[in-house]
Amino acid sequence: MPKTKYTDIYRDLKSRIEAGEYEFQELLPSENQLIQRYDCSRNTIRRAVSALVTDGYVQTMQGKGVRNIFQPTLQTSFTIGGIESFQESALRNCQVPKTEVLCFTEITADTKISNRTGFPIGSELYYLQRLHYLDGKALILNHNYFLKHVAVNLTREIAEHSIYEYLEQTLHISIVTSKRIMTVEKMTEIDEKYLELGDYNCLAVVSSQTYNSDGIMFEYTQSRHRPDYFRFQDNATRRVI
Amino acid sequence: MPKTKYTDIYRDLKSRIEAGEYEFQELLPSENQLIQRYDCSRNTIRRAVSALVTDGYVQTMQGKGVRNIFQPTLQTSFTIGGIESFQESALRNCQVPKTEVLCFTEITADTKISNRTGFPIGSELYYLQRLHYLDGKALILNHNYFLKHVAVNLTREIAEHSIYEYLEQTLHISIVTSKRIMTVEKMTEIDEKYLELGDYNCLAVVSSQTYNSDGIMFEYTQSRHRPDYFRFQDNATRRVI
DNA sequence: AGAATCAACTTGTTTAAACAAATTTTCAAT
DNA sequence: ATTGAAAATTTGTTTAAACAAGTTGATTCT
Repeated sequence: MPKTKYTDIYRDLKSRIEAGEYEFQELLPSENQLIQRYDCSRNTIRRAVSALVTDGYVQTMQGKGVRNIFQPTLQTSFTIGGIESFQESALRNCQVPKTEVLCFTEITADTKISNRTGFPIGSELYYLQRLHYLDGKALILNHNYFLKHVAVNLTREIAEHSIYEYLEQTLHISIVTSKRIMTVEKMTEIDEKYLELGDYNCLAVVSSQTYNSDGIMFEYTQSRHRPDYFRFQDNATRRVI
Repeated sequence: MPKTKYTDIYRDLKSRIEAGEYEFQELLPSENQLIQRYDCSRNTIRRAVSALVTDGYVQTMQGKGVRNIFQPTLQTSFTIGGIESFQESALRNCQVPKTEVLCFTEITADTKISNRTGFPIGSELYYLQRLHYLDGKALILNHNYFLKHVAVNLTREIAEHSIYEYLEQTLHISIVTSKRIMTVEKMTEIDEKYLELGDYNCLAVVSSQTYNSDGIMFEYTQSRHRPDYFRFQDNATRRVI
């Protein structure tokens, strides 16, 4: 779905970098050269390049040019930044995913749940527990809370496959923003029961609130990761405060 | 240092949001209104707003407007995304920082170090171990590797205070990009010795490669965090791949 | 009353142009 | 050969304008 010009250019440049067309530390063609190559305005080029900057692929230097700082060995990991479903990231890494639904219920948010999730008291919710396998190993235990009036008619069968696919392709909900917090927590009995933790006594926990395109938070999820398989990549840039 | 117009606008809008000028879920003034308020072009407004989007403060909706999704309780944490020194984040959260230098040496990268850090074999490096205290508690054990010919004349005294302040204000090195990987690792003897881990047997580990404005990776750092005080915030947006 | 249409908003994309700021190259003078 | 100034080239900021696309509200028609 190449809808916009700058996305096309972004993708083309990205794949060229990944293919090794430019050496590590080599400068990319200048903006003027790229304008000619892609037959577009300078703004469009700059927009594509700035997306590569936030990906950590390149670095711009005023007066000098745009330097390739992509290193293939580092970039291949389970998670790279953005919002991605378990299915998507598994497939991207050519792994075999499986999901087991441990629990599927409907609840109403009380004070305790409201404090934990951020949903208002009295919200009607789906609550699920799901176990995610990769190549046969149980890696992630998920606690999902969905607003019932947004994720309408969610079923156990859908939850076994891909909830995100259902939300996006059937309900046409577009997911936009997700606020995440990563912490390390002691294991619980339920963690111990389902995840093979070996002699680790804690897990990597990612709590996230997800918003749809109406600006409504419709999902709260706590993902509890087996620590030896957890890996989160990030690209930070020095920004003005 | 308000150098650019869009930074000024960004900061002003941000502080207005933080001050509660707009209700949660309320729409901000439209672009046209903001153009009049700040006497600038539409592009400049859009640039400021898009910075707020990446901060997770607002969400834009085509045809509708820009919605405030800032929640004060969530935003106050030890780390929010960007590149920040220990000193900076401590001060931002009004805490009393202290740094103890456990080890300060000069080394040459062999195969093992090169593989771990990403520096070429033979690189001349400063290697330090530092213990960071907050309000009297030892929270972070840092292993720092700096390229000697970039972080010239680094001393134990500087390392006790703030290396980043030295790099930026004395050497005028501007830090631009940092590639980070977060994992959970078993504790080592040295972790156990310096950090009060209680009955946790693992830590949150953040490994980072930092680049200067010449595109040279000049720092590799492994930060080992006491798990009960580790917290990493992030804002993900669904982006085109 | 209900439906359809249109107008008036909103944000999203793209182009063009001008100037600023930093770096590199060129070239002339010493 | 070295220095130094000027020119050319690079990215960074800002403005202006036009059109696209989505939403809302009013108006009109049935």
